[in-house]
Amino acid sequence: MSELSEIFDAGRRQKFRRQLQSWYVSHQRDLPWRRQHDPHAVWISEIMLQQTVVAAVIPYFKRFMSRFPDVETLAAADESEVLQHWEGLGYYSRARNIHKAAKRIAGELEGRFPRDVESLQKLPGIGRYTAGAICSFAYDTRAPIVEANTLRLYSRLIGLEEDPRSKSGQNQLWEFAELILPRKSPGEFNQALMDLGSLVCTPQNPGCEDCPVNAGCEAFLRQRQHLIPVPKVRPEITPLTDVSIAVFSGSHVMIRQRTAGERWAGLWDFPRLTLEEMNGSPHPTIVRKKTGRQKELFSAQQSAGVEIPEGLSPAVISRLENYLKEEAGIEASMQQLMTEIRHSVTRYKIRLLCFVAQLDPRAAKKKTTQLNSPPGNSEYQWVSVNELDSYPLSVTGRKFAKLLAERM
DNA sequence: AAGACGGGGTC
DNA sequence: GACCCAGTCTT
Repeated sequence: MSELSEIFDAGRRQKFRRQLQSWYVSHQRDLPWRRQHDPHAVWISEIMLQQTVVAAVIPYFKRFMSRFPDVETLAAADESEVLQHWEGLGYYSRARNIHKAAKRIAGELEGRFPRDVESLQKLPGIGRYTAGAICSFAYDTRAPIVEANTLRLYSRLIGLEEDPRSKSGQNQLWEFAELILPRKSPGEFNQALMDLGSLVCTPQNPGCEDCPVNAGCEAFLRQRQHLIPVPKVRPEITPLTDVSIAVFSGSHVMIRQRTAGERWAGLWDFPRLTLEEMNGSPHPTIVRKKTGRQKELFSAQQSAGVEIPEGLSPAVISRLENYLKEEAGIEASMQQLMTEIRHSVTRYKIRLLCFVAQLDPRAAKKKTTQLNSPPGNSEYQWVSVNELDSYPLSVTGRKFAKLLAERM
């Protein structure tokens, strides 16, 4: 453990800091919110940046900050509105955590934003990195950080051959992160480290020749920069076929709010189910006995120019109608396949079949009374297609909703 | 179309 | 320590 401080002795650390500083003055990037010393702004931006790149985050950050300029405003808002401002960024538990944490700061902590790493880490959604980022960027305290860019940079600097995500690897990286941090302007120094990591010490083909600190880099000295750090093992991708159904009753469509514990908790969605988990096995047997209404369904699909997916048999159609009956308690007829959306998330490759169905006329009469019932009365709600704009939906839900709006 | 990539939570 | 989270960008 103490070897690190011997290899990177005081002299080597000083030299490293000088080299990094002189590089940084000419390569500084403009991330204004990190220099404003506003913990709220630093916090929100750091959480947003966990999921995507700076350019994609900026419009979201601006919108979020103008609506929720401080913790009190955020804490006072409805979760649904917070989710709305997060729509499209994905990984919505982060938005829910931000809201929970804001409520705790405004409530239990009486509006006092925590100022140290330990207290910050007690808040939901704030781990060691985010706590360190808030402390060093907003308060300019000497808090170390390790995230994707610095993980790669530090691993190479110390020549870490073992998995940087393991317990032992993490310990060494955090130890180094603290060791290298100067007393003076640690926030700016952390920023410089992250920038060096993302601009020079890149995952593929790192710019070692132009690196300001290559003389002090163990990986470069041993020409091991292409082997360090060892890549993360990615889980196997599971192909899925999902179905999403827009059930219409006149001009209204049925949606429900996803409940806590479900994925997309708090967001709204059309009835949705997983049709099959393929796991490399072939599609189920194709049954094409076309009779009565089902025959019409197939011809409607063909005239709409959408290819009938394999496995979409009359049996599947019945299964979807049964699903609507059991889950939503409605009698509806599948009408047409509107589109197929392909998307990949986490460890799934999903093919989402988007169907339009029609509430049965007889059932529709019975349902009319419920159309105007206040939200919360039932799990499902009927809304006009235009009203969908004011409900937070997942990315795929929004794509489907947009298509429905165009078709109207 | 395939591959790369994130930080935190949970069990 | 393993697994999950239900997205986007680059190649």
